[in-house]
Amino acid sequence: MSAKRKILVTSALPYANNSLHLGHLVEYVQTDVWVRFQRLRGHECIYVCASDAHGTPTMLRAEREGIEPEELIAWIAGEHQHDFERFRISVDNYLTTHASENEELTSRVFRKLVEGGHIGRKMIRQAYDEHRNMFLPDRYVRGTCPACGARHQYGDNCESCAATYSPLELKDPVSVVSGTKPTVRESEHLFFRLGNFEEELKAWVPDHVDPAMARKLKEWFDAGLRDWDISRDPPYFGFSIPGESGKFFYVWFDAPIGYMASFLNLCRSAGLDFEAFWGADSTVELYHFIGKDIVYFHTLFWPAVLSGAGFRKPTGVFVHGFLTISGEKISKRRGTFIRASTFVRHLDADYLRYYYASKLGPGPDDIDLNFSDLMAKVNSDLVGKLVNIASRCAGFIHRLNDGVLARELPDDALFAEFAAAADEIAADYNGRNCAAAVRRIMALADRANRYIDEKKPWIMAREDDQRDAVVAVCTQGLNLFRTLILLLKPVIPGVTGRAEQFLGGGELTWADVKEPMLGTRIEEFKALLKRVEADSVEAILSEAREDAALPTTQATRAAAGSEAGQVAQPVETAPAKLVEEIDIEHFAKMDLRVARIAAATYVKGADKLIRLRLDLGDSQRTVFAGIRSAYVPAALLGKHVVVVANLTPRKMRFGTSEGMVLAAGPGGKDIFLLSPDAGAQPGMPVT
RNA sequence: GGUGAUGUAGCUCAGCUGGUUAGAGCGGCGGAUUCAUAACCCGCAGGUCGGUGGUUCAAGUCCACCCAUCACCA
Repeated sequence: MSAKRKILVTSALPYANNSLHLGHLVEYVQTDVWVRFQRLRGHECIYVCASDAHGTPTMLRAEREGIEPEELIAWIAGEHQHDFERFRISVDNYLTTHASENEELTSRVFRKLVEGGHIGRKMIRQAYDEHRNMFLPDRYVRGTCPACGARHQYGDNCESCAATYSPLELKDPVSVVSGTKPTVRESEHLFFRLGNFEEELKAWVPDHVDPAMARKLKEWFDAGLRDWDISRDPPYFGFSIPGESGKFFYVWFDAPIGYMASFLNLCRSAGLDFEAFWGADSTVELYHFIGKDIVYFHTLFWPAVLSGAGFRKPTGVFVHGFLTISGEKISKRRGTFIRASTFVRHLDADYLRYYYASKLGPGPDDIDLNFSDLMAKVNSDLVGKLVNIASRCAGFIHRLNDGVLARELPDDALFAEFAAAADEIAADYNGRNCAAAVRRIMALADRANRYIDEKKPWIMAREDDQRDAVVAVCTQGLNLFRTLILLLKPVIPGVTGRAEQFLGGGELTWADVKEPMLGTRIEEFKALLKRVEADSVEAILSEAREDAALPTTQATRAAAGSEAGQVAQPVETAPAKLVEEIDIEHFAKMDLRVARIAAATYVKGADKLIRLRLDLGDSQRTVFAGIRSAYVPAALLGKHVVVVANLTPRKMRFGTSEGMVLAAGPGGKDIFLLSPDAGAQPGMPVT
């Protein structure tokens, strides 16, 4: 193992106006696995985080709740911290950016930037809400896109034609806050002269940022680095800018300084040396884990600000992708806005940690969460393979040898094979390729199960003179299990904790991959992890749907975008609209019938369709239904459904569809076929 | 619209600097087994590697264009 490293790690700061959801956890799990791995290897690795408190969204949310912003952020940050604990995210300190340490450091940084000549002033024109007496951030103005005429677009870009513009260019602009038409006002703002750092950044980026991201940054370098507006006018929830009257720091200016502030706060309670970590000549490694949406802030503004203020720059910025659920963006409407707290109320956090880890690579690719996939993966890998090893060996040790392990391993070479693989797995973890690490570990678990299978201790156990051999084989099995548990310790700390208890050898450390456990007593085996039950998953999903039914104000919607939240997992929120009213005659034109599904097959070449053969009593017909994402053919056989029987047949590439079956839901996994209650017969009209 | 990333078996993903019949896990099918939380073990089936064109003795792997998805545009 290499010399002891000194590392400081941060995750992006969750915004303090809303709860954490499963999207946030991708990052915290990724960070925590890496941090726990470094600690397991014996390195000093400190992990800090905080809630991002400032900005217009928190101000407005507090107003809506009828409380002071300080109360709101204390409440939400407390919730965040609680979620961190429940997901076993091992932060050493958690703060909010409204803390005094942050005000102190933000002022210090600002003063240094002023002294260095890195701050300028400029008059700008901005949308203003006369009703609320406030300037409006881009996301708080909506109107008609000047490029394509699409209505209800945000003030910064058009979701319909992707044009970008300023809110002042929108046609028929409306303030999201008051619903009135904004005016335009001028105001003097302070700007950080990013251009002063162009050469320094160009030199810094290639060695500290992923090559793909560096290519992306080229776009900004090519366009020329522009000044960055770091001030805001009141009313604004933030820190006042020293020496200015009625000016506040823009949330994005003080947010990353929150990393330092959280650390400073820790220094004061733990007696650490702040300058040793943040001073210009610090040799400590500093890494930021962030999402791909906030790359610019962390690879341009942030290192420039640090440098200008006389601090060290990050050693690396690690970028991950977003979470999709069943291939779709997280969406309140689809019921996939799943709070961290909802998940953990029904399922062990380790399930999600393992699932994410099994999919996380070092790059900025999005990862997909699919609950049936999660269930299959966790049940098969963790319960069926990993825990199974201990479960199938422990009984023999207790029955035949009073719970005491053999004095030596029957197969040292196999144990050494695992130890050798541990080096490669360590490299995977260190390179943030958790998916690769997990793959290797599961291959070892397969190997361990195969070993037991080959030795067949349950057959040997029938002969009295084979008892020692059985104990030896099971001792081997349990030692392989022990190595596996150790290798997974960064990922599933809850399970490994229970396993350590069971093995009775104290806390596992990395050195244990080379040292088998022999001649000691193990505890009685108890289930280390229960299987994921479909009921729990269903409970989570239905709670999320209930959440979605709660009213969402426009302000929250705006904040769900990336105005200020550091972790701005995009959330889709367009509601399902009611269609135009019709009279009874129109409805009566529809011939709805009960049908029995007589046959159901996949359609080759169609990823959405299932071919249904429907029995309508006196006749049969074929219907292609776009329900493949939610149903398997076998589950449909014999089911009664409702079909639109007089729909004009539609020729498709795969044949003609003679009708349509009725289903509810937004699509994807969430398609729910309508069925009549028991008793309805095929062919019955639905009226 | 510009820029970057991604698109490989039903599902989730590996495939490093181009090189024999494209891999794994899950799911499916068949078999074996009963120590184990219906777990484990053996075997089989499944892919024109998003599309089109090109470079090359040889391309999933390089180039061009196109399509789709995600992100960013201070």
